[in-house]
Amino acid sequence: MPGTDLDATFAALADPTRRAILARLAAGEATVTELAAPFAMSQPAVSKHLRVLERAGLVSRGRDGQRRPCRLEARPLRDATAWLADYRDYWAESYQRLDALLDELRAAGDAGGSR
Amino acid sequence: MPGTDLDATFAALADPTRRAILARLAAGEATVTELAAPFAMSQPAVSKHLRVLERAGLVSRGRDGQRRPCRLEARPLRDATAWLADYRDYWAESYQRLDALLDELRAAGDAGGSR
DNA sequence: TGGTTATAGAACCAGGAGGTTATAAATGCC
DNA sequence: GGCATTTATAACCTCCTGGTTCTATAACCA
Repeated sequence: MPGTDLDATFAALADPTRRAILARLAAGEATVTELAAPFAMSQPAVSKHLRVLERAGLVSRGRDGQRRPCRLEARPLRDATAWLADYRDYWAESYQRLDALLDELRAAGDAGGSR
Repeated sequence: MPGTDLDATFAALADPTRRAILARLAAGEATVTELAAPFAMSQPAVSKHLRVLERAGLVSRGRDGQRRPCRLEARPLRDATAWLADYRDYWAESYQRLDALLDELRAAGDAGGSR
């Protein structure tokens, strides 16, 4: 019931080409051919990647003559980050537990003198 | 050259069953049958999901008799979060731009009295 | 009008993902 | 040893993904 949007977002982020496209777009708008240039793949392949990013809401496109400039949309990235952030507490707790364990071991080591 | 680990992490996170498994594991260790119980799918299907999570480094497993208890490994989640965090600046910038735009509109509205 | 550039679409292909059922392997219980 | 429980493996199916090439659409240029 939750997360069909997260499905699309994480799936879109799972491809290195698409992450590179997003990284490029973080520097500003770009056209399809500009985005396609650095990659060793055909233009339709890049257009497909852009369609995936667009359907995930990560990219939106304008119209400028025959160009279709793409720009980054940050909202889904925020949602994904928010989902991951729910695990921050767990991480913190884990590291706390680890710290506590290390403290115990250190204390035991000092007291018992083993090793 | 970048991101083959991120590939696996984001791909693993792209499935709602696997995200639910991670959410369950954030509450503590669990066996395969415990993890499989809430889902309307076969046990081998859940084992496959666990293998995906394990290969992505998101889950590690111990051995307790015939049980193979699973526990959450937070590191890849941190790495994914770190990647997303690189876009924070962009978001901030975007919202700054949005704020600036809203300010402009508000100022124009106050001055021109439109609406 | 005709030619070039920018992008999308269609058809196709190989491989992987996510599911199934049936079966095997390992461990615990009498 | 014999049986139940837990988990993994194998074989199979269907659908999606990521790529290709070829072609169509649309806008600019002259």
